[in-house]
Amino acid sequence: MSQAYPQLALDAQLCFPLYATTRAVTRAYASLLEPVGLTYPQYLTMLALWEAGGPVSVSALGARLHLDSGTLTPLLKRLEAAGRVTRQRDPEDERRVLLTVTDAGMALREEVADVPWRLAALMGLDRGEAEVLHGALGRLLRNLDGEGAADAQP
Amino acid sequence: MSQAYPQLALDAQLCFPLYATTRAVTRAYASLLEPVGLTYPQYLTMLALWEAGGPVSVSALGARLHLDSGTLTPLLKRLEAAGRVTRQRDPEDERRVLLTVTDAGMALREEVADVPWRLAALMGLDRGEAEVLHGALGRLLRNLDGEGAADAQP
DNA sequence: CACAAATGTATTGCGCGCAATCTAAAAGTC
DNA sequence: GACTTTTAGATTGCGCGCAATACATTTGTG
Repeated sequence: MSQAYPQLALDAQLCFPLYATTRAVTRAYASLLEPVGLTYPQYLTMLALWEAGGPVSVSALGARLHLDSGTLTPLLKRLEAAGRVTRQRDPEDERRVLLTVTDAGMALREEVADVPWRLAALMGLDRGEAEVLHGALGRLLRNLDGEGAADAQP
Repeated sequence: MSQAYPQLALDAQLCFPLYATTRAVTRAYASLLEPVGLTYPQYLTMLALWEAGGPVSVSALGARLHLDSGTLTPLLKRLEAAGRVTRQRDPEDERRVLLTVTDAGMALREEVADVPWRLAALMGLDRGEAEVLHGALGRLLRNLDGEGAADAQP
């Protein structure tokens, strides 16, 4: 009788493992990033900005990170206050705000260069398992965030 | 030159896919749970309480969900205000608070019984892929949250 | 050119997560 | 039995996420 609804068991579906594991990964990153003075979302933001290689608008950054201005604006203000990023209106289109990484922001790249390796060690997955996980997560994200996604077989 | 640090690419590691996908899954659940009046963490909490089958302490619930009192106390107060749970001090040990699901809380089980199926349809993964993902996430969680975890090969 | 619609950010409000701190009750210690 | 230590929750503070709303700047339309 303890399992009148077996499909509702916490471990029966993907939701809970995904939820709990992601928070564990976030905590692990946070412990490595704390000495550098970055939160995990701020770290991902810096990765995206470094990767872009030049000035990026808030909306372009949001598209890359799947985040909106409600989250990004205050986060970017904190990065700006910390001297890692500048925010200035685009003269070509005064609606947009262009983000540029400062020299101090670029210097952070060396400081966090070893973070991925250290995290990989903490996670303890072999390459094959990591690739399988990466592939499945990517497909899941496309299925959920992809626009139409009406069909079930890709 | 745009890739002086290839290991820092957003898609090179697991962190970003895990982060973005989890939020996409949470949004999908939220849209299904909104009519029932539950947030996604509240839904997971109800799953844990239903699964327990009887009164549970806050710390026992926290151990199951990997959450602490700082998160659970206000969440449980909201569930209590909504009439889904009661919170009362354990007479045997006045430090502990025992959580009991009300009749209204039990009734929710039927309302959300189809949520896992509907989510599975949205996620669009076949059974094999879901099992691989489930297994890898579980191993990852144990590696990160397991106590010692000194060794690299399980 | 006036004027409505669309676009890009910012703001507000709420619910997590989590570290740090606090309080009260129980368990150990002498 | 007073005293310290431990344990269980609650509280505070901060940083996300995200929906809803507001605002200013284009852009499209007549």
